[in-house]
Amino acid sequence: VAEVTTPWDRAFYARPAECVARDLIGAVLIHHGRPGRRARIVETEAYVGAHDLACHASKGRTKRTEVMFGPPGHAYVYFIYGMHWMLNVVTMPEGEPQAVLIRAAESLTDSALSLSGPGRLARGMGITGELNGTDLLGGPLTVEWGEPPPVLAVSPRIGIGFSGAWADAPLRFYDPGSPAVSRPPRRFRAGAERRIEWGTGAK
DNA sequence: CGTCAGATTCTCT
DNA sequence: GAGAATCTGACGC
Repeated sequence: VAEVTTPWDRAFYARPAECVARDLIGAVLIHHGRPGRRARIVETEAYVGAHDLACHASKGRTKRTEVMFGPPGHAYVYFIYGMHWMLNVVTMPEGEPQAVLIRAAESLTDSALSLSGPGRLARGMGITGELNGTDLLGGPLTVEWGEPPPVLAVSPRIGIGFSGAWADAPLRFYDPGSPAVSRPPRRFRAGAERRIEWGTGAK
């Protein structure tokens, strides 16, 4: 766990997706184009590069994945299942395709708004493909510092089928105290979860 | 509690 | 033409 002194500059994002995903729990997502859309991030997943079979970049550098190969701190927004937009944060320097999927958040402006699950999060925050490629440092979408939870939970990622050994990699991070966290598949509910106590060094 | 299929369109082969 | 980093509602126990 590296010390981060200035979290939300470009250097914060120029790190491995696993680290950024972990540090984004508790951060505040703001959509400046949609007044009042502010939310606390409570669940993320890391997609760690071309060798990660669950990562879109494993399919190569295409028009769709181009943003992931670009500079860190930009939004990678893609459309899936015919109806859902997914919000990701590009990490690692240019040419190194890694990203963090923002899976769930708690609205700070409308408690009745459910942002549980990546599809609902994008819909609730008003995020669409228009934001693909935009800069998170000064663009319409920004992420600000937020108090991290006292305990962080880690589990395998959701919805990636059997991408070989990658299906079980512990790359999903969430605040176990948040009701907005989406329920993982049954095979993950028992035993697959770990918890990180901040400050104890345990991982 | 659980499983299952349908919605609906984009991307890459 | 297949399959997708999802969500919902229906149905079975």
